Amino acid sequence: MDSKELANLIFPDAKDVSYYEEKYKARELPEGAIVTRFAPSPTGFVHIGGLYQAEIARKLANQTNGVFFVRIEDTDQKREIEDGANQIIEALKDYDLMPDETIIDGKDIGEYGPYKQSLRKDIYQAYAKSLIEKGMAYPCFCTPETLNAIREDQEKAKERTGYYGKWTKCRNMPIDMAADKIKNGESYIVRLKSPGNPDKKIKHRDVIKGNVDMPENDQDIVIIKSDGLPTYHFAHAVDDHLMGTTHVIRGDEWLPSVPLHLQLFYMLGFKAPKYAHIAPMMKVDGEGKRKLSKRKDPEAAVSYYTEEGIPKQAVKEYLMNIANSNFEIWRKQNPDKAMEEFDLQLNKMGVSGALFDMVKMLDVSKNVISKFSAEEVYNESYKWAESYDAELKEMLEDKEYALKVLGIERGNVKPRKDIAKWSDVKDSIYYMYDDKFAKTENFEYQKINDEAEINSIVKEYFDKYYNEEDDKETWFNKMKDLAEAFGYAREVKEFKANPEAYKGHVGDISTVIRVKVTGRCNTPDLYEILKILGKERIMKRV
RNA sequence: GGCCCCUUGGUCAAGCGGUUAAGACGUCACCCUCUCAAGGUGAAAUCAUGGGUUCGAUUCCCGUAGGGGUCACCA
Repeated sequence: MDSKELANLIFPDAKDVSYYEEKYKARELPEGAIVTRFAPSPTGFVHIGGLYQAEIARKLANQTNGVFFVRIEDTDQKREIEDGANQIIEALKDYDLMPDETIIDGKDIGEYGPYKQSLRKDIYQAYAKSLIEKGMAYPCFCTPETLNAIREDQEKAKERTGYYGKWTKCRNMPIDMAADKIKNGESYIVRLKSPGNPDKKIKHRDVIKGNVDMPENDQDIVIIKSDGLPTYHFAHAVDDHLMGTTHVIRGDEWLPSVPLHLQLFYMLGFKAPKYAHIAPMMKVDGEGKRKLSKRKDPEAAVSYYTEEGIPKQAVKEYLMNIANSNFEIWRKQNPDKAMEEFDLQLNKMGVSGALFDMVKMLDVSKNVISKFSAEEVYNESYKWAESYDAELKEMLEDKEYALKVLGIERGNVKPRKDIAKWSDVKDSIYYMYDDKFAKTENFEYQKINDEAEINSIVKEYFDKYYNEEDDKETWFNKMKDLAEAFGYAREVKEFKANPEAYKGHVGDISTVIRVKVTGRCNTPDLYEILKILGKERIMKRV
């Protein structure tokens, strides 16, 4: 028996690879177009790092008139959860990162599908078969026990662990013996017959990491598992070749397997793509730092930002900032341009992992929200409240009123920047609602604390000074008049210049009114607040 | 442990042989201001370490230390 017959024995039904080479034609794209992809496992968890990669991939494809596709990597069926794939697509859609090609509800969109690896079994097997025919791959009958035994021997001998060279048991098995075992129904997997020499180095130029020299791969890694599905490595080579990927953008935990992947591409006769290995986002952990962890860090989940009410634009801008720190400078110079106009460059990305900075994320978010109109703030916070805060939702039901409240100091040249996330909204507006205000306890006055003084200031103000019709200037002049009448300076400056002459200044007086009416000593513009509340409601509060 | 990568203020970072070592977040101070959020001005704060190379090293080379990643029939 020869290797061709062995291949036929193992994969009797597999087509010749020429079938697939013919079926999936090279893409016709403009010069320089980047074809890239996001290739998640359908585990039902979308990691912020995944969103980061997808954002970068989507942007690069956009910038070059290329293609961005999503391929579901479900070759490990133990980890798959139901509907996991759709959840990922949903998340991408939420963030305006829809792929040009993918699979949705089991339906392929695009010409290079299926976009789900478990549906491509026949393709992988065809290529595995071709490798076996050429003597570049072989069946391996080693059990987990013998693999463990090999490992122990290697550790004892202080040698590299793995299935390679002299440690292999099945690599040089006579073809007839292998065929007999298969015919006897022994279980097996398919391994690559690696031609690599670890004493030689391969040169790899990573788009992000730069030049990296690594020893050649000599591990006879498994390419087809006992369930007939490929391992990641093999699927990666086959899929990214057939799907015409030009740039593989992935986490840098893959960097060590580049020699293997290059070898695979070479052995299969494929042109290797360019690789861009992205540094992970880190988090402080005790003394050191580590990757943001799905298990330990709530902020690792994309859903966290939705729950907190951080707008998607903010999350994307923060991420873009980590990707290219000059984005920040660009944003400052182009405050009103869409992110899409920024030119992202892979080679400007940092090579080592950055600490994820939630404080900075919120600062970005605060600025993003400050550019929203009252209408947008209303819509977004209402949408958020529908899912996460019934009380806020109820408050916002009266849209006309809510728009007035949310519109305070908004839309002008120096907009208010006190909301970083939708979950902040309730706390910043509750006192504009009578039933919420009624529950306010602990009115904290600042400088003026004497109850009699407070009461007479309030009474005097609303009896003799306050007039709903006043414009802002008149209104404030009256506040000054009131201050003067009680022995407080009309201007803060006057007071500071001559503190002995006054009990305080106009700010102290207005604070009394502010606290009395809102229950808080810090609020946005008092004039606007009074105007929105209206005299009738104000009088009920004082 | 082997292999690979990394190391500029508290954080993100610019820098690419000669700079007062940008900028942003955070912190602090002051200014503005009816309070707050902003905004303005300013301050403190960084080249891990030891050797080279060089007239000159944050920048180039080597060592050390520290950090990270990876070594599956998981991706």
